[in-house]
Order: sequence, then structure tokens, then C-alpha cells
Amino acid sequence: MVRETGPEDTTAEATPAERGRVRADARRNLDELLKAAMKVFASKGVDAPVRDIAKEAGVGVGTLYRHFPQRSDLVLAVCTREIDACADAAATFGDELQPFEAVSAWMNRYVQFIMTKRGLAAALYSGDPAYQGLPAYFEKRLHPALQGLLDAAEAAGAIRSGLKANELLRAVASFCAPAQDVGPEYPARMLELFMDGLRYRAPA
Amino acid sequence: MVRETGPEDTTAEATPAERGRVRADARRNLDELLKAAMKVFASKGVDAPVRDIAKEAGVGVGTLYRHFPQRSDLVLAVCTREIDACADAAATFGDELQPFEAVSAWMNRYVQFIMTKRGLAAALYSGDPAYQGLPAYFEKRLHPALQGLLDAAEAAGAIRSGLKANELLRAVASFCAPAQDVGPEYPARMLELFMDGLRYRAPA
DNA sequence: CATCTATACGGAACAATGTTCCGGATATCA
DNA sequence: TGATATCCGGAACATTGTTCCGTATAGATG
Repeated sequence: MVRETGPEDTTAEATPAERGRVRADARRNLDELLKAAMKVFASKGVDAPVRDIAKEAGVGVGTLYRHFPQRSDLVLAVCTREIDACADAAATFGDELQPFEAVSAWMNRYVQFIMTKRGLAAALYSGDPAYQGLPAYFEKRLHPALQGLLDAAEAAGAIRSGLKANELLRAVASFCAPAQDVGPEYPARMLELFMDGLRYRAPA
Repeated sequence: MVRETGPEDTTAEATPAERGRVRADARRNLDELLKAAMKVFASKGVDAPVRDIAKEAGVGVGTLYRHFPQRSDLVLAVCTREIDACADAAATFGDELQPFEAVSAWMNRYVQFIMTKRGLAAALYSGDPAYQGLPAYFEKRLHPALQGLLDAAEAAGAIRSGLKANELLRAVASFCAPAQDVGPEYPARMLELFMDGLRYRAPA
């Protein structure tokens, strides 16, 4: 992260990656690392040792740290990637499903995302400044994704009007929070209620 | 934690503490450790190293681990103690203040408790089984504490009726959650609103 | 195809921290 | 005062995040 002080590099190349020249093995390893991290985080939680991830990726720890200078950078990258995947699903559902079904399908996708990211929630609450930007990214990607489906459904008269995507996201996330007295199917039931509520006052 | 397998110990003495005979220095050290832990957790967060706590208590790590076999046991003990302190304050306020003022004073105390235990919230959300019982203890102590004050205030006609202590606790805790766009005085303002709401429909 | 160099890799080594172990100190009792 | 159950201190061990550097190699060049 040290920048050379020559007069010509204030605008252009600092690192090979930024010059667009990345060795093929580097790119491949970065991909392996991300896949491995997702797998290990899913099975052992976000607190899994870095070495486990490196081993799963078939790579040394040095390589891991070359791509992700801090452990939190890896966590961040995985989160970002999964937020993206969830957001991108909206476009697919919007294309392939009826307006209301698209909203419903996406909300289920969203619940699944939230439920598998419990350890991550802990990281957020920990106050580690490395994760400060995540909530903003979460909102930046997921809000428009849902709002688009909502607008389409409202335009089609399939759901009531005046719904705020952010409020739905927050509410659904909140009842996905862990509780000791309810079963794992609880969030799904609550979401069903929610979705029925959405269309209860639909004009059409 | 290993129990000897003799036939006579199924009902009685297993450890000297359970026989009621604890050496004075042991009891004193346990107290020092708790005080030290509270101080260190408050200044460096709940992730502070065990050695720091031992040093603050003027004690070796071995001693710390004798009293708290796991790090989480120490955290647990501190939490329990602070929950107790908060709950016990209700009796004091109930004795010394007018019914409504008692409720108000305790709610402020509760907010203060919640605000200083942010790192702890992270521990809870982490899913570590060591902390599984904490929410139940939280509810067991705090619910009756507030309910008592609420009942007294309602009986005196100082607040509206039908309030559920648990709902108030949950709601207040929820707006004490960290948010990046509000100042530190936000919870206090919200609580003020809440308290005004409490007496708005009071009969007297 | 051979050579060369910037780039990337692997894993040993280091540092911080939770946990265990045991020789020695000491409170308590007779 | 002496015996002994109990407790203490801190060195040692295990795990995990992070750094370092000698080695390997992708990709360019001839």
C-alpha cells in the first residue's frame, strides 16, 4: 500500500492489477479463495481459522494474505459477493415471474440470505470499523432490488401501495433474529403472513 | 469439572466451596477479579485479553482460571452482576420515589445499562452456546423489576394501563441499537417520548 | 524454444491470546 | 507450632492472525 513518490504516478499505474495486467494464476487463486471462504464460513462459521480457508483453496496463507491483507477483508469480500448475488436475483425473478410472485420469491431468497449470515451479524454488532461500510452497501444494493419488484407489482395492481422497501427489509430481518423459543420454520411463516398482508388491499 | 466416581458423592460435597469452606484469600481474589473485569471490559471492551484482567486484579492467570474455567464464564459473571444491579435498582427507586418518577428513573438506568453493554450484545449474537442462558436471565430479572414499578404506577393512576413490561424493555433496547446517523443523545430523547407516552392516557 | 524479469507463491517464523500444569505459598485447624 | 488441604503464580503450551523472504513461474522478448 506504499505509493512510490515519482511525479508521473499520481494518476496512473501503481500496482499491476491497476494496470490491468494480472497473472492468470493470481486471478484463479483469488477465485478459489473466495469459493473456499464461502464454503468454510458456511460450515464452520465466520470465525473459522484463516489456515482452513487457505487449505480448502489449495493455497498457502501467504497467498491468501496477498489477496486479502486482513482477515476482515476476506469476510467483507464474501459478504459483498453474497449481497450482490441476492440483489441480482431480483432481476431474474422480475424477468421470469409474475409481479407478485417475483416479490414473494425474492423475499424468500432474502430470508435465506439473512438466516445464513448470522455470524456476520455478530461481526457487524462488534463495532469493528472494518465492517462499518457494510450496512451502507447492504442498503445500496438490496433497497433498489426490492423497490423495483415492488413498483412493478404495485403498477400491476398486485399489491397494496405505499410500501417502503427499506421498512420491509428491516422488518423481515428483525424477525429472522435468533429467538430461543421458536423453531427454524418461524421466519418462513412470518414471511408468509407478510406477503399475504402485502396483497390484502391490492386494488386488483 | 470432572466428578470423582465414589458412591458417597452423589448427593453431598464435591468441592470445598460447596461445603461452605472457602479460604478467605480465594473469596477476596474472586471479588478483585470481578471488579477488575468490570473495569477492563468497560475501558477496553469485552474482547480485552485475560492477562490484562488478571494484572488489574493483582493476580496470576492461573488464579483467574481457577475461578472462571473459561473466559466466557468471566464475561457471564460480569453480565449477571450488572443485570442484578440494574434489577435491584428498581426496589430502591420504588421505595424512594413517586410511582411515575420511579418508572422513569429506572428506565433511564436501564438505558444506561444497555448502552454500556454493546460489546456484550455482539457476544450474544455470536451464537456462542456459553451465552445461551443470558437472555433468559435478563428477562427473569428485569421483567419483574419493571413490572413491579409499572403496577404501582398504574395503581396510583400515574400511567395508562395495559402496558407489558417485556414490550417496553424490548422496544427501548431496540432504539438503543447502534445507528450511524444519530447522536449519542438519541436514546435519551426517545426514552423521554416513551415516558410521556406512558402517562398520556393516565386516568389521574 | 531459451532467456529474463516482474509477479506471485508457499510456508516457516513471529506475535498475541486462551488455557493448562505444577511447584511452591498459605490459610486454617488441631 | 506443625500438618495439610487449598489456593496461587506464572511458565509453558496450543491456536490463530500476520509478516517475511527464498523460490517458482507466467508472460514477454529475442
